Amino acid sequence: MYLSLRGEVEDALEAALSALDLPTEDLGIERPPADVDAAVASSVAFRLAGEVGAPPPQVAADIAAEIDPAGYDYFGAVDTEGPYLNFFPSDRYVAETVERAQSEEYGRLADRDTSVVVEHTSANPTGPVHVGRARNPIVGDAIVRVLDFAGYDVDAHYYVNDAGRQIAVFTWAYETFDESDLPDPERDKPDYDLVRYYRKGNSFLEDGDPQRVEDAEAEIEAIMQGLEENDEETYERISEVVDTVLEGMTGTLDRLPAAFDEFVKETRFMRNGSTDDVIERLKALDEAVYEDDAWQLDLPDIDKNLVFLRSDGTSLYTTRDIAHHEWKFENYDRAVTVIGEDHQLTFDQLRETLELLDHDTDQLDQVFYSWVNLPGGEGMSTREGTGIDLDDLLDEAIDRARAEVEERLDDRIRDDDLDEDDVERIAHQVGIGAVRYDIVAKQPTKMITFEFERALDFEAQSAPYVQYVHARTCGILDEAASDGLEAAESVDPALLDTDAEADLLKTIARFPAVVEEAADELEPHRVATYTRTFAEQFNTFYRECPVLTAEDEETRRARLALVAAARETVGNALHLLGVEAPDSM
RNA sequence: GGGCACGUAGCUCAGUCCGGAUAGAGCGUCGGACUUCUAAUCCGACGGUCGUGGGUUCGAAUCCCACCGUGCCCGCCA
Repeated sequence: MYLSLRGEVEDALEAALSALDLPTEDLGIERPPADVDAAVASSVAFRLAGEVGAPPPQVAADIAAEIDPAGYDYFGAVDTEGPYLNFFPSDRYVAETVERAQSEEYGRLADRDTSVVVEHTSANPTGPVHVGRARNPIVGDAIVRVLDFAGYDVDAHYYVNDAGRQIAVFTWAYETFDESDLPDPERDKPDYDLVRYYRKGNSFLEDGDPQRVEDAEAEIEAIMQGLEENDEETYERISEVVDTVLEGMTGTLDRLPAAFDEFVKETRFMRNGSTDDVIERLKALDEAVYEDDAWQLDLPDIDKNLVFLRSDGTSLYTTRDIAHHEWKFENYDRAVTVIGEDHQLTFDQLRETLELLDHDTDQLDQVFYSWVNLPGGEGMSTREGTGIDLDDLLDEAIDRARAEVEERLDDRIRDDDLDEDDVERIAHQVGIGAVRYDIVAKQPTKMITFEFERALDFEAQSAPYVQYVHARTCGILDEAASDGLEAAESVDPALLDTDAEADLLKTIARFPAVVEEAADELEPHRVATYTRTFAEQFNTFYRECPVLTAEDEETRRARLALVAAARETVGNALHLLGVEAPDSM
């Protein structure tokens, strides 16, 4: 709706400028400030003032006089305020917004007939997911949801690094050490169980008996070679470790939830010969050099050479990732990767190499996020066992949310008799929602220092703040239903003409445009920003416009329709963020 | 040293891509509002050299240049 309105305004403005013989390449279309009623504005008069030889307000007035709102569906009127042109929607725009927004699918954009693979998380299967890694599944899952809602055909992939040296180390450690030498696992979960071997192995390699370390290195090397030669027995050995740890990790990710359509293993591209094929093609490139017994690529725009074949004849992570990406390009129209900023250089190398192999890398996008640190600047490491496990954070979040619900139980006005299941449901929705929202609401490139208190603040600008709005809409609609009051099917805009109603309506109408922008820019945090504005608008409406006790039935039914529209809008917006929308709380 | 990212109120962040209306929120502090469709709410006050300095422009938090600070990377690891 908003998108249609904006399109109509652009057409009308362009027509007016043409009629006045003025240039139309920059229409200066913008969103007016919150205290201006207009839905769309233009600052084009500034730009044309010099050309016309008149002050901007005069130019604006002349342009406005030339615009004819007749013949447009959603654009209803134009006005000026100083140098600015302000465009107002038609009654039909208002009526259709309320009508359409009551649909469960409100905000979903038309099918684009374009397939996208979103690769996210892809954490090495070496141990429990910690908070430092949590940004990836939370942002990644939101991107998947946003792209899907924006009309793309989306698959979510977790790329499993099951061929690297760390897996060889892990496999050796798992087969070497005895459980009796290990500390008790922190949780009864396979990832917590096995990570003990990994940590033990790494510390042994660091400061164990030199002779035994040398033997271990030989064993690790043998595992690497076995993988490179596609030795079936070696593959089974590492798979036991990888699959077991991964099962534990996905158990944690499911709690968010972050769902994947496919777990794509790195070894797949070794076993099917595509990595060898990539190596042969890379060797044939003009940029290929053989230095220090290893094959490398001297990339034109990157200082650092990319080694793609070790001197011992084994491939590297990036080599396999090239084969992986060629596979993505064969199967999807676009590929998006959510990846830590520490992989920036590698990703640039990957992109350039794919270009050298004649791929169109415009179809490849990446979203970088910066690391989450602990207060004091300490990083989180699976190998060293530092950091906060995501399971612990989620448990803590749910516990705090439960305590909060129980505390509020006593002074509840609403007598809807929350039972124990409700308390548990709300604790989960609010607790996990707060964690997700805290992370997804921020631009991924910003650094985050993780603090429990801040992440689990249930006050304003948090998930519960927005969730509460959804619960309120549900409360009103339930109440209305039990009173036998139904939302109006079509709404006379004159019934919704207070500032609070108009602002809420304007915000509801904008939702599809927010979805589009978030999808285009791969920035789900825009949806979070939107939900905050939305919640503020709704709360103002809630305070100023009684629905069930409105003066006449017509107004009651019109406002009820607005509430129904608000519920779908905020419900869908929360869904895009992967935050649950409680019916009561 | 080089590359990338970040720097907006005491704190946490929107706004930056695509320059325009007095730079917006929340937390904290202070003061108010529950006989009302849910107070996880709302209203008000206080609080800002938009890192610094130049430049472009009618107009710069936004674009360009330099510098400062912080993080990440610069491995035949992933």
